[in-house]
Amino acid sequence: MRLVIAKCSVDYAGRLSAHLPLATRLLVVKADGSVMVHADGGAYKPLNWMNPPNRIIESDNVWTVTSPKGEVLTITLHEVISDHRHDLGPDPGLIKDGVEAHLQELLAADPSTVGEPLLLVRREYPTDIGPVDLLCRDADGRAVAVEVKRRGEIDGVEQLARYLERLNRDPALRPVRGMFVAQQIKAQAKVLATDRGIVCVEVDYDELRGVERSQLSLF
Amino acid sequence: MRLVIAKCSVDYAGRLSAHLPLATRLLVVKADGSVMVHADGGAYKPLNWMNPPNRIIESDNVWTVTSPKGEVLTITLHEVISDHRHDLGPDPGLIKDGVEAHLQELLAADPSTVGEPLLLVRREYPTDIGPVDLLCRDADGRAVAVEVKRRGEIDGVEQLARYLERLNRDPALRPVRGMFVAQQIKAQAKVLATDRGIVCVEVDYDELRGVERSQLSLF
DNA sequence: GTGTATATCTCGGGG
DNA sequence: CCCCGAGGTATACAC
Repeated sequence: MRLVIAKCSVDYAGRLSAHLPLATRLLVVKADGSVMVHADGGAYKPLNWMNPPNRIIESDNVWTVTSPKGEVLTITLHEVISDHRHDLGPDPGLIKDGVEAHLQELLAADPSTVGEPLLLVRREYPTDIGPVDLLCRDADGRAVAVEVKRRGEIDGVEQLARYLERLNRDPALRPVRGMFVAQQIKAQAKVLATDRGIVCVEVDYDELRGVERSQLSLF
Repeated sequence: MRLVIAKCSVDYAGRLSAHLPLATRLLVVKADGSVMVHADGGAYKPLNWMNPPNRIIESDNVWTVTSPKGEVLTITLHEVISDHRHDLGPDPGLIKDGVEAHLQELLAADPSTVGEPLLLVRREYPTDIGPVDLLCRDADGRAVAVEVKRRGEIDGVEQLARYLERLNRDPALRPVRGMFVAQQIKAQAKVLATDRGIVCVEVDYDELRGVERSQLSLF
């Protein structure tokens, strides 16, 4: 990664045309050829940029960055204040622990929030094709497999159906009901779920979180 | 602007939760309080970031960045390789040319460039579900709703169709024709538009601008 | 503020 | 390669 602080003007011609008048800015050149031009404000979006891959030609205080798609970024350097290079090495990447996981936690803490009395048997209940989000027992003691999604779509229903097929092979569990829980469930997913005897439940995440909070505040 | 190269791990908690394992990265703190965490690749989007305004607390190799909305970014520094500050001063900002607004301006100035004589009634003609880019009258005095896009895709056709449905409820306008204008219109969009009786027109922005210039040069 | 539309959207997945 | 959908989308602008 190369970091340059420089007084420069910039021109971009590609998906549109854009011009940056002379000013002091941060130029970043990444290992993969990405180029960014940042001002000292305005959130994370650069003023100008070029996505990789690029060819970068540096000559006579002018950088010419061209992409295979025909985009051209021209940076004219009027004064270089700082110019440093660093070898950062590879990045392990981002681990997102999104709303689905949190939703699963909240439901595990109180499965009955789906609208009927349920008792949690186990979270991430294992099958040989993967873990079911929640395995519960209903008021009659029958097993209920719960699949939790942030957005309920067809593949989520398919996933739950696969688990149900497996779980129903276990005499100790059979018959197992399926319940598909999400903040929003798409119409097609509802149709498919209903067709397979799976109950759909839409839950409000914020409301659920609110309920948890108010329950906590009782103690 | 502060530029730090550091071996660090990062946690974000806010609209979702995210974690970055230990690695060497670029940290940028802008004058307005923006914070970015960049790897040495992957275009302009940071691995993590915080939009301004923020409160930044630095203590004991841990940066805690909090926003008024309750988001928290925690950067744990394990080794600081470089730490520099620069005063960039204000930025004059980007001058763009070729976005939809410009295309709309050019067409508003001379609607007949779409290929048939049109008279502009109003730009951004309001409906209760949003504004139509251009409302015109044709040679026969009939209303024509024009939707302008840089790239014509299906959702643009849908948008115009929604407007047309609304506009056709107005006895003073009915019947309203639809015209979909873009620099490039995708095949599927053309099919959908034709199916709905919407005329597609592809215009060359540079040519349009050239025409405008040549017309100006007559005076 | 809410809502709507745009963006050099970016980013990832599937065909 | 394109098409499609989601995003911590962000951003601008009208009502």
